[in-house]
Amino acid sequence: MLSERRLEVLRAIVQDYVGTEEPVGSKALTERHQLGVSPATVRNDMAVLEDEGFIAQPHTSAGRIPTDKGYRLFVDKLAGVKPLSSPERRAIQNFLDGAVDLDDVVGRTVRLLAQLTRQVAVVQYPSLTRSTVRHVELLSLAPARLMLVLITDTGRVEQRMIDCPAPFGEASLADLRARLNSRVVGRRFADVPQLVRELPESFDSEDRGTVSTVLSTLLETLVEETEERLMIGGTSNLTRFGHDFPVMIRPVLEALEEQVVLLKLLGEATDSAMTVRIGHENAHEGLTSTSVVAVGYGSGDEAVAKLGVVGPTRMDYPGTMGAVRAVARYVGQILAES
Amino acid sequence: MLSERRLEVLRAIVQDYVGTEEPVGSKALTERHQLGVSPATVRNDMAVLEDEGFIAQPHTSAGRIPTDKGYRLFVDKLAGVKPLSSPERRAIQNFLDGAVDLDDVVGRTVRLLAQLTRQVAVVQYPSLTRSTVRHVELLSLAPARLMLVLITDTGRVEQRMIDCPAPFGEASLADLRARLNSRVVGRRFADVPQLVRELPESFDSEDRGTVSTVLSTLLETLVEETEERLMIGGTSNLTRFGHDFPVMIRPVLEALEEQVVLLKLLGEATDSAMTVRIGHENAHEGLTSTSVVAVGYGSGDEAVAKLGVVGPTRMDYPGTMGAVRAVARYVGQILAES
DNA sequence: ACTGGCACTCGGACGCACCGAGTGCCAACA
DNA sequence: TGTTGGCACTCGGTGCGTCCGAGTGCCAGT
Repeated sequence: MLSERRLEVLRAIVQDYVGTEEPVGSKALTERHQLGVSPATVRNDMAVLEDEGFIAQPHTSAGRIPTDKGYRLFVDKLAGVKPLSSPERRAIQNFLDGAVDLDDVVGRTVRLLAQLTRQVAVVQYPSLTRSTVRHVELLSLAPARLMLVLITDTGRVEQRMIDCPAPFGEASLADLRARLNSRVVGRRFADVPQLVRELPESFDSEDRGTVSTVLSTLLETLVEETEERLMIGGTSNLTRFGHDFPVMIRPVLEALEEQVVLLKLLGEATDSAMTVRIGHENAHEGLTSTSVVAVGYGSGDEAVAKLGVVGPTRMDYPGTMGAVRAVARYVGQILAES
Repeated sequence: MLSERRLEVLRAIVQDYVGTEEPVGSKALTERHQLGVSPATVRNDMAVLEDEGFIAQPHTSAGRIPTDKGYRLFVDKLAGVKPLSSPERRAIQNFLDGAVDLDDVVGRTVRLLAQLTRQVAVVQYPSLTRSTVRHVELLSLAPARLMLVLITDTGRVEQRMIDCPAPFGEASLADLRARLNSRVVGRRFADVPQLVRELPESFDSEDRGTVSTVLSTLLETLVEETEERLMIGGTSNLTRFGHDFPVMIRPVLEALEEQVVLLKLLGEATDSAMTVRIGHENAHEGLTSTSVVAVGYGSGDEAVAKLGVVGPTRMDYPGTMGAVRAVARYVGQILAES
């Protein structure tokens, strides 16, 4: 039931407010946009928009600012995704291409995203369970000491020390390594538990204990929620927030330091499409005045992890979404190549 | 030459200022410390301390605050290192003991240190070049694709993808792996370059190119300055700084995001003893109103990396130094055990 | 349905006076 | 010589009253 023009007014308010960070009034609006109507008309429209809950007045005699609901409408109906300029695209590619290993890829991605959006960037490492096994290595470091190394197709490498219940011969080790790999290489980590279930039974009783220990360590490593890692960056961009600092950024910094919170935040994003969570849509209360733009990325069609940015609700949604989408694509490519 | 009592006055000023965050006057000083003299006398002493540059007045009619020089004297002569309480010690041990791999150790250490000192914590990963080789693994992922995995005695694991100039047989691979390990295991990474120099010459000409490629990748991984990694945490503690926020923490957050800056900062610390850099003693200009307390840690007697905290010059030096030292010791133990 | 006009609101900026913590100096004292 | 109490002075912070103007809601007119 909002007329076309009213939507136009809302769009104008969002754009102006994002630009100036100040409440926008009817007069300023008509001056800066070609709405074809007078300030009085705009005032009427604003009154309606306010009734509907899309905008609000911080003070009786001030201009309007968008509410979370207003931003939501803006993102859903009024804004596109702004594609990056081609120099930007080239810069991304150059920057990511130099990466030498997965840590490097993730680190560069975080910095890139933070710089591009001028906001806080969050990048999740490719999930183990959603990746496929490239190789499982077992190294003997001491007679009863093994190191387990898992390598995914996305380049992620996890290692665990294992203390064996009994010494484990070099022959048994080679045997276990070979059998393990023949079963799991190329499979998804999520399927590994089933694939190795009866493996211990085929070993001599003296080795069985060690094999079980190895396998249980392997399975522990794959527990979802635990195996997730992430990297954040660009926190200094928080200082651009508002002038009412401390109270604003303290909870955000605190939330960002809790991996659990961040993982949940990213987890809420749908796998495929880009997800935008605005203000109070975020469950965590430290983040009620921030928005999260996140999207999955992967080496193939399936997402192996997510990345995104956290910024004030008053952000440039089209631009941010464009940057996030573009970076996710390039990272996917890089991973596929490695 | 400052008399004993003047030093006592300085100590009192530092302690009070650190506690209250407010300039301290002569009256308040005599009330809160048993100096045995009247405010008037303290005023005279303060005038001298100010002449000597140890304290300063923010405004003509305000109390005094310590200068960097004042803190320096305090740290060098007046303050000890406050040992942790035994519950604290136990908490540290419990917290660190659950770590499952090196990333986990470093991550927990950062959180621990941040929580203990209520400041920003920085922990460097054990340097490759200063560690010894536990194992070098070469995996064949595709006919002309290898993965190189380096494992240190501190638990650090680095991996690199290698595209070979020519296919590399399984036999040659096993050969190279064996020869490589027999030369370098147990040696310091810093010595590896010499130890592998003439290795390619002992291979068939068809494999020589690949071997060289592997070795040069290995050496690249060991380049100092590049191989250093670190983790930071506790940035939300910055919000406790002062009330003149934005201007204060912006440059600090920016500095913290530049690994180079941080590495240089830690690098300036002496290896063995604890180093305290106060305010302008830090070269980086974003950090001129912060202090850095850092110390080396290692699995043996030798430091393999450094850790420390960054906080306002107005910090609790004895407590901070105590926490940093204690954490460094425990981390060293943990690494030695793994 | 839109527009111009008008009275009203209220937050922010400005000016001013006051208060009090803190200082420096000095004369007196041990 | 070092310490002390007394005293005049400084100056940042706070509270208060005023003023200004952007912005609003409403209404009558087109």
